[in-house]
Amino acid sequence: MEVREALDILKDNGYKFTRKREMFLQLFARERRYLTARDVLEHLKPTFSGLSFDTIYRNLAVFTDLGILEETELDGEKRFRFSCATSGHHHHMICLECGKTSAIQACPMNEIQSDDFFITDHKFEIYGYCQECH
Amino acid sequence: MEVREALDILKDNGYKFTRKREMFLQLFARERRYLTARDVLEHLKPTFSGLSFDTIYRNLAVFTDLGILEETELDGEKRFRFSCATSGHHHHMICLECGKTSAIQACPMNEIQSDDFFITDHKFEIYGYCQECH
DNA sequence: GGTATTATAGGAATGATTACGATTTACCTT
DNA sequence: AAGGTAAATCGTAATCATTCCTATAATACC
Repeated sequence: MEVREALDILKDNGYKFTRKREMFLQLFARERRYLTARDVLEHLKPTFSGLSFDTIYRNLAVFTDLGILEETELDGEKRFRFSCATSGHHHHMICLECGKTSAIQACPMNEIQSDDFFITDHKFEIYGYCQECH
Repeated sequence: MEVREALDILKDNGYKFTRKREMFLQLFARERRYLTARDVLEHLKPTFSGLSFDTIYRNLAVFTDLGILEETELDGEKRFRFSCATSGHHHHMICLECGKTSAIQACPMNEIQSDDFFITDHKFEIYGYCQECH
């Protein structure tokens, strides 16, 4: 995912262009790792002094709905990252220190079948520390 | 895991026996599914009118530390269930309606290897609805 | 440029969880 | 069985992430 592409998706879906949204996307494009709402606030506070959580959460939700961001929940906090170039279904190895990820193509669901459960979703994540944080 | 066994573990680790702890364990033994702290409160409120969240969370943490309960986090809430008879490493299919589970023996980590991440943990869960809730 | 609609700020409300001081209880010793 | 000590509990306040609300501001379309 690129900033330009994300902005086009926003426009195509009738959302307005704002400098905040552009900066949000540039932040995610630059960082390419999982960030919390607080991370976003702290990165953008210098630029937008009055930035509110409402704005951050609302935009994170919009971006996630549009497939621009991927979301996960870890340690009681939602975390977001720019959708991987790796299009298609995949999973992540996640650094617990910095949020950096490594994509995993293999999906364990390929070998799963169930008679007694109607399956709607699944989660497979590997946690640890990346080379820099280890 | 059985209530008797759990109480022995408590005793062996120097924790005191209380009727609340016994009732907590009986509740989990009876339900055999994932419960939230609120679920526990509501189930035990009739018996212990003044039961506080502090007591619930503290005991859930103790039980989890001792391996009596298994813990997961779903939808922004911690959930706990009696440790499966299925001893050894396993994963779960979880009913999003009632918390009932079905154990999965296969672990996707068997086929994973990583050079650039120091792996400490992983999570694999399948979500859906059980026969009764579907 | 004018107008309708969406976005945002700021702060209040919510929901889960944790922290804390005071009181009660379990368990060990005698 | 009584007493002392440490742990457990209650009741409530604090915390943290997230959502909700209302007035104001900015964007996009005509």
